[in-house]
Amino acid sequence: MKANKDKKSSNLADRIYQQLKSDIFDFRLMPGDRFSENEIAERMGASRTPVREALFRLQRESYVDVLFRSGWQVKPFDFDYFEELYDVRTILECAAVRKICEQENNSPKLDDLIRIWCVPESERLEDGSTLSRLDERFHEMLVEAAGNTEMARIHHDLTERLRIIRRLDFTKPPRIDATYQEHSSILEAIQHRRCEQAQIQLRAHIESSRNEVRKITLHMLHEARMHSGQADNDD
Amino acid sequence: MKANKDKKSSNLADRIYQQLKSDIFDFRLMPGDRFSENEIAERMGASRTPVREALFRLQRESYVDVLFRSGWQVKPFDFDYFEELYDVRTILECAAVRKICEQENNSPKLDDLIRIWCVPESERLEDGSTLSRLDERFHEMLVEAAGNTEMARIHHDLTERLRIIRRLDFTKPPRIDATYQEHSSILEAIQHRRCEQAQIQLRAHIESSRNEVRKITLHMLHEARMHSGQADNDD
DNA sequence: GCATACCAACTTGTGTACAACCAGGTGTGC
DNA sequence: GCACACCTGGTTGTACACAAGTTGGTATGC
Repeated sequence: MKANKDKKSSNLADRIYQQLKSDIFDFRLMPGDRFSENEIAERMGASRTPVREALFRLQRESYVDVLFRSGWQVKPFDFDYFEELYDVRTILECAAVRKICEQENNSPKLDDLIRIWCVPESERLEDGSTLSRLDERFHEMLVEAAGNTEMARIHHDLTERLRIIRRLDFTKPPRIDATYQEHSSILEAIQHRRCEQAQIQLRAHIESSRNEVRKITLHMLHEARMHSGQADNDD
Repeated sequence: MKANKDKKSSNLADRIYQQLKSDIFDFRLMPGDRFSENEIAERMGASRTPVREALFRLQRESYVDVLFRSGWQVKPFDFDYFEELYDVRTILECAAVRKICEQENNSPKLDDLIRIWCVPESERLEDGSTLSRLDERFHEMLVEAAGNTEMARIHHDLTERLRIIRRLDFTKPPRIDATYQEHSSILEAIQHRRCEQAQIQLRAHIESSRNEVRKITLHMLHEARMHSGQADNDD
């Protein structure tokens, strides 16, 4: 059904990869679901070759598992796994803060961040999904400002993997306000090179977001399970 | 022993992947070299399909690049890249040390490490390549002992990527002795939960290894370039 | 001699056919 | 009724054929 519409990304495998990933994100493919390469190929209107390429990428990013000659499976939800990712994220971001605080002059990235987040309340954005995206960028840019591109890349990977649960944050206005406050407060601490304070605030910020998400994820997953149990047909 | 290279029972793509990687490691494929999928397939006695799978993996691990419809290329040596990896490694390992120091009881992994490294001089190993492997394991196990499997996985990836230059360490006896001394000293600090001291020592240990490798890599690369042929003085 | 247009060979991207193998159902012996 | 062997359909792994596009060389015009 989703025949080729855009040719700008001449890579079919890429498109399938994106499509599968968003299927997983939106619980159209539920954790634990099993499927075959042919199934996907048919649904995507492509052959197995690009499908396999996409699946291998997803496998390496631990979204799916391959069972030897016995189909593929969406990795079951593992909360410990996400907890661990959050942990690593915190470690990297705190390290980034330390690096930034060692720099004498602000990097352009840091100035950008300040321009975005240290604004009067009237200029704050309110849309949840925009904020979600912006929050991701805050943390990514923080790491980028530290100047280590490999660290930034690893952190970016973590961000990708966490997005599936993290975007559930910012569904309530209080979290949005809190985010603006916490981000600007962290940036201010960094600007004054209060390294320890910035780290503590950052850690607390990530922690509160994590707690929020923990609750919502459980709820969402439950909902999705109920839905799929009632009506099993795709669309 | 999983060292069986002849187990064709499993993946052909895996074997090709390993082979290509070791070709790159041993400079049989030089940084900057260009090649095609057919070339590799022919040399490996396989078809393009598993070769492509292997190449995509190597691409994601940034060993090679694909040029659109114009062949593949071994990524040129980028020293900044390795410096950055070393940096991230240090960050993760220090974080691991902090985590371990927060634990009340030694994890089994930590005890294993102590058994291996805190030994009298007479029991120390001397073989360079064995030591190299053992040193890798020291740092990996240190991170594993922290208890975060995702952090350990990321660190393991870093170790893989750094191996190409890191195994050049331990070519001289003084570095071997120093490694034993430094490792045991770090472990002792951890055992007494001297967190800061352990981190400082660990940082210094990685730094000295890094410096050693920096020199040797330049030398090796130069050698390999000379060997590979005089034909490259036209560009 | 130089620039340019064209062509042929080669490269990756994708589709398809076949091989090896696993799982689950079915029939048979008991 | 139960256990076990066999078989059939389905799955991934691999090879190969074709399509689309790039590159470098060559011939031609000037």
